[in-house]
Amino acid sequence: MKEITSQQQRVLDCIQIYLKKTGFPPTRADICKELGFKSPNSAETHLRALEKKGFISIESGASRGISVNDQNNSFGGDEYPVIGLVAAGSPTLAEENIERTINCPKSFFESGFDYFLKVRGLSMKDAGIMEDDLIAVKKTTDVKNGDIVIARLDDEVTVKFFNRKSSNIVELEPANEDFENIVINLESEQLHIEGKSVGLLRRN
Amino acid sequence: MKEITSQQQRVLDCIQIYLKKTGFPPTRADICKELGFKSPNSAETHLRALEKKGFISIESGASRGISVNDQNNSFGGDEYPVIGLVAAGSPTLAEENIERTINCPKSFFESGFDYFLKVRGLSMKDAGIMEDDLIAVKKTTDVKNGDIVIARLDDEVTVKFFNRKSSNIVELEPANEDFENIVINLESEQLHIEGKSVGLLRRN
DNA sequence: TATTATACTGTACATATATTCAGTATTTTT
DNA sequence: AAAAATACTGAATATATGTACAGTATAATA
Repeated sequence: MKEITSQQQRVLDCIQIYLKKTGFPPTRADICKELGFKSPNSAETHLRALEKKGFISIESGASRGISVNDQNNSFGGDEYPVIGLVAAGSPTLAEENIERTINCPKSFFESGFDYFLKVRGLSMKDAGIMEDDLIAVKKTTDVKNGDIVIARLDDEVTVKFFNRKSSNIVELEPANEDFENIVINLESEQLHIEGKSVGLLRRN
Repeated sequence: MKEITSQQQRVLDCIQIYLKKTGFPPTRADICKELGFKSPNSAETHLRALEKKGFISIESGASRGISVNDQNNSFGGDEYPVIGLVAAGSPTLAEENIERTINCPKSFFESGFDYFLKVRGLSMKDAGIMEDDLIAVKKTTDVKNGDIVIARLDDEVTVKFFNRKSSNIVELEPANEDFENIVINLESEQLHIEGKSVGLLRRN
């Protein structure tokens, strides 16, 4: 994605505001009216520049055929998969693991996220994570101590606090006194970090 | 809102699917193509019927000037206010109580909702409700035993389990052993139910 | 220094599109 | 039984709209 100029940003903003207000994209003339241009070609050239840079798509010949590309669209929503905590096997995005999808704005959780994980059990209840809660998971291996991580040990997937004790020792800590810490020696055991929690969704 | 016919529903679905796919509304011809009509007037009459019944709005003269009205738009999002638990006074939608808004699909929580309430304190921690969590609140006085309600006692607003003991006695029960039940005798005390929790949102 | 990108005005035109009119037929409501 | 709503086909048309062409000017890039 190339850099956007300030005028092109104004045009992109104009499109999104118009969309939000009316429900459909503006014409070249509409953009001119909003931004004070006197020639429809002013809008046209900006639109073509925005298209070239990947910010929008233009359906040739179609009136109002402008669509804001997803990664730049802070408004519209997307379908996110809900994945069950499958005891054996990783929580992959394979179709058989997807229970359903949820329509949710891309920017809903601060750092973005990739899928929802449906929680089983109460091992994190003192962290306010209850059975059937949906954790918003961002796929990453970049986790810090204190992060709530989705970890895979052999074929077991679990949600726990992450705590690196030393270069070789990692503890996975539950938030429930009925459960024990899981201590992993990375030299003898495999630990795979699937991602970390960036939020939570519960529906009563 | 009058009743929609099955054909009109097909047209409405067609509009929403087209919108989701392309980012802009269909023309009359597009609808004909999708649904197999042979005359643009078929689409036109359905659109006018949908407009008359309040399901869509049509901008006269504008090409693709169709917008799906909010209450029927299961896709697009809306701005929902986030309200702090103001110790004195009710959690109204008055501007001074709105911390910010969150863009969220209307159908995000099953029974719909009216605003987000930002939680203070840990009195409901065993129900998985932590400090700074956002409770999705539906404004209603129709609550059942076991519901998590937003209640006002004098000028104090609180989130608790609702439990009607008898026709005159209501208990508001915390989910934290460090807190006491609140017993209210409706004959001598005023209890105002602001609404009930229909979901929860947490952002790490 | 030449070239490309940005940022416009202004005119023109083919076509994409909404919209009206004329019909036909079935179902629902009054 | 009459009127209104639904559900279409088919043709015609005014206009809304994308888009090309002709210019001008400045800034950024190679």
